[in-house]
Amino acid sequence: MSTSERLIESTRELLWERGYVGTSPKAIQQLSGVGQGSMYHHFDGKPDLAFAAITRTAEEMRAKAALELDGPGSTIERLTVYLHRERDVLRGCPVGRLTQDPEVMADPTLRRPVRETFGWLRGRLAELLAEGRESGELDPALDPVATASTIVAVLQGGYVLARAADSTEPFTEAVEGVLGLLAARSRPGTRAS
Amino acid sequence: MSTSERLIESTRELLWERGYVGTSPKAIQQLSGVGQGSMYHHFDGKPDLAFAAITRTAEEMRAKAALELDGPGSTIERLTVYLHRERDVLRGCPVGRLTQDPEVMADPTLRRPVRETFGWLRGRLAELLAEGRESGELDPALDPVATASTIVAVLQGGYVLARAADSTEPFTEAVEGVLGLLAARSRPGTRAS
DNA sequence: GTCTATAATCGGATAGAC
DNA sequence: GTCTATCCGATTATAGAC
Repeated sequence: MSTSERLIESTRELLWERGYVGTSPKAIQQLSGVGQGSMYHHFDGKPDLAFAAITRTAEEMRAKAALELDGPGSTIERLTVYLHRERDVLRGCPVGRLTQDPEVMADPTLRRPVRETFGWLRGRLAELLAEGRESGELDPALDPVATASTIVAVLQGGYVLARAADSTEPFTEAVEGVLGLLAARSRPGTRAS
Repeated sequence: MSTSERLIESTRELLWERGYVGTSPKAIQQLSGVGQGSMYHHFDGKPDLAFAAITRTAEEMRAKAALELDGPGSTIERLTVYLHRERDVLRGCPVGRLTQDPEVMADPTLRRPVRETFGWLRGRLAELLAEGRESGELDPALDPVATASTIVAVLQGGYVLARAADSTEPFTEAVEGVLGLLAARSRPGTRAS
């Protein structure tokens, strides 16, 4: 792996674990094994490096979700695949955690990938739910846009509860809970071709 | 307000806005108008002061929720009152945000109020949902424990989405979405005496 | 490209005078 | 109780040699 790669990957790890405010250039150098001078040769400084790391993390998150939500099966089946994906629950969401970082939120450049990722995700889920409603799989009274935000919120909030409890249990409960509520508004016989 | 009070209140503000890692003793002194020596006279240091602040914030959150969830009305009505309470959405949850702070999570003393608050809240909501099921208001197939975690997660995740979007809209959507899903599993005619 | 030296400021406190 | 002085390490770099 190149020096630049090692720096970005180490920064991603540290941002996930400690956030932007809690991550120092020195820590990045130590984790990556890259020296001071070398780091400042490849990147302008902490914000520049963080931008590279955040962008990559956001793209990865989006790509994974897209794969599952574009996959085969009915709306409920795809949602179930998405919600049941194995996650590093106790570490939380590497993108969602950045919303708690005042310096990330204050910098439009660092903030943009965060905003765009959740904007895209809510939109994509709303589309999927709307399709399910059209096809007759879901109750016509269900609001696709609101429900999409609910689903993303359940995941993001599930991480919070899991970290608070130091247990994956509340995350799992929250996911099963929303799937249970959705199931009651679907006609199981309906399947996407 | 006493010196001690001013220190605690300033710490609460800063913890809410910047988290534990992002809050320095100097910032607390400046916001509270209390001098260095004075601060260290009243509190042992940053962790001690943070403990006082976190404890108070957690108790306040719990007291507010208890009031609404113990209030009058059916299960759905109480949930609606709770979920529709006016909140400082863009600032996020002052307790939930602490789960993202590695130093708070690493210290059992600082962590306990966070863990207990969400533990209590999930339990209280599960009780309320179970009552609604007993009384016939809610579908007998609804899982009170899982649904309770879902509801808390929607709030916590709603904050995340609102901060990401820099708009209260996704929070409102997420709340309306889960209320819509719950409504479909309730018999509106049923009312608590 | 990478290394070491240097530096101004902040973080988180302790000591002792008033 | 409050104030000022002092301290040591961390933060976030820059400069210049190799």
